[in-house]
Amino acid sequence: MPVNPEELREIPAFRDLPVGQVQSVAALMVRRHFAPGQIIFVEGEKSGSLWFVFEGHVRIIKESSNGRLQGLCLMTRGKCFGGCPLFDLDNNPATAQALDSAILFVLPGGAVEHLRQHNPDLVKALLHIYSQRLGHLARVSEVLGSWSVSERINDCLLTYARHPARQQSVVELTHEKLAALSGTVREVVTRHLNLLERQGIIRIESGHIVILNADALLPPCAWERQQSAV
Amino acid sequence: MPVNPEELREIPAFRDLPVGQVQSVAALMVRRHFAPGQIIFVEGEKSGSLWFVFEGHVRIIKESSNGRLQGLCLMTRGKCFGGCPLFDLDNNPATAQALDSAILFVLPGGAVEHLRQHNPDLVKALLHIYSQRLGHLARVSEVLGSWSVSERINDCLLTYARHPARQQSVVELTHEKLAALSGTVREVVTRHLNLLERQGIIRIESGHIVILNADALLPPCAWERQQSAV
DNA sequence: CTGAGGATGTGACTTAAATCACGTCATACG
DNA sequence: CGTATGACGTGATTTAAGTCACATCCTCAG
Repeated sequence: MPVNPEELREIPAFRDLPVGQVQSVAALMVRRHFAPGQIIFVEGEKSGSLWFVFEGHVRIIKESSNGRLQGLCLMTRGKCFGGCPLFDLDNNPATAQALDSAILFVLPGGAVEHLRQHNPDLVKALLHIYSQRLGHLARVSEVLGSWSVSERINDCLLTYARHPARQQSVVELTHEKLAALSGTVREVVTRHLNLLERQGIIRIESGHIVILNADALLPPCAWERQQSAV
Repeated sequence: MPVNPEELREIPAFRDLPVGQVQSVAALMVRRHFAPGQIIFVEGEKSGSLWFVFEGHVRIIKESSNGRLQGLCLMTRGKCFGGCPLFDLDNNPATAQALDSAILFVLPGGAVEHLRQHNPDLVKALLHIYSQRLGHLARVSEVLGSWSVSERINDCLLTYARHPARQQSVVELTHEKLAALSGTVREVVTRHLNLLERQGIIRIESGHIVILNADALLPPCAWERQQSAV
């Protein structure tokens, strides 16, 4: 299933590229659909393709020996993931899973290598993407290393909030998923959310959480938001 | 102070490059010395230079609001760090500090940009370095997210061991520094090391730790070693 | 309407690990 | 020599957060 160049332009990495180049990239890509819960690639695989989210949500996770899994990142429309094994890295360092019905554009590993040699602009885009990921993962490392669980949950709420109307943020994740993303367990999330509600910082409604006072969720240090990983 | 092309070839990233290219890169580099404890760059700075360790040790750390600092990585001879802000990332995501008297080769940000456009082979080397870092940071995220403190200390012992003679591994770090690298506090390191000694897994001597049974330190899941970050 | 299954609430308990508050032991240095 | 000074050892205490065990509620298919 081919990828339409007009659609491809909706991905930020390709927005500023000349039309001709976008077309040549689109010709190398494949459109793929994933069902909710479906695994896109698993940690340890060698697949070096680059994936772009056109519709839906994809989460990047690592699961460890003890069975617990740690969410690294949630990818939304326009984000890019994968591609780590492209340049001699042995294999994918994490697993990617579709959270809902998702449409992804795939740029196969071979095509990336081809573009690398023939298209310097794209290389810059690629380096940009990798740099962003490094920043994000460095941040994750800090968050995991020295923030408390409550701070991590707050951070997740802010990071994964959607903004349907102005002045209105809602989070549409189950407690279970929030727990996975913030590296804790469901019960702790439940308790902390209830605490936040009693403090008037959020409102819990059926199936979603409304953020009333985003500033109160901010960690001690102010942070520039950034998004992207693995 | 210029960099000698012969010396530059000792850095793995440049080992496989044609002599001519190594020379042109060496011409763009600067040799710099750092004293023990000296800061090379701090988190938040915009400097986009690439740093290569020629001699000595450099640690990459993040320090967070509560004052605790989390070591991400220890860079040894031949490793490369820095360069994150090169491609539109706002600033360095972590701090770099020389641990001992160190000699580094610097490739200024402008030179990297110049090489990117004129030298596709170097771009591949760059992407390789970035990929490695992504893998490493993803691993750090897992370690911090779902390993116990004892496992993290064990991991540090293995990661930062030196091998002066065959069949002999020693770690020359104070408990304090081990604590920083494994994201805990000194007392916990002390207790855990004593426990390991009682189990005959290590021997503690004045100023260093001898690893007697490396296998016993391995975490539940076997791991390929890799080294590099930010 | 009704039962099943998922998502959520909550109390009681356990535990890893941080914190506090010391004491000890080197080595360094006037 | 004595005495600083930093590195190390260790008990007692506290606390955050994970675990267990249920109760409750919502929603949706049949």
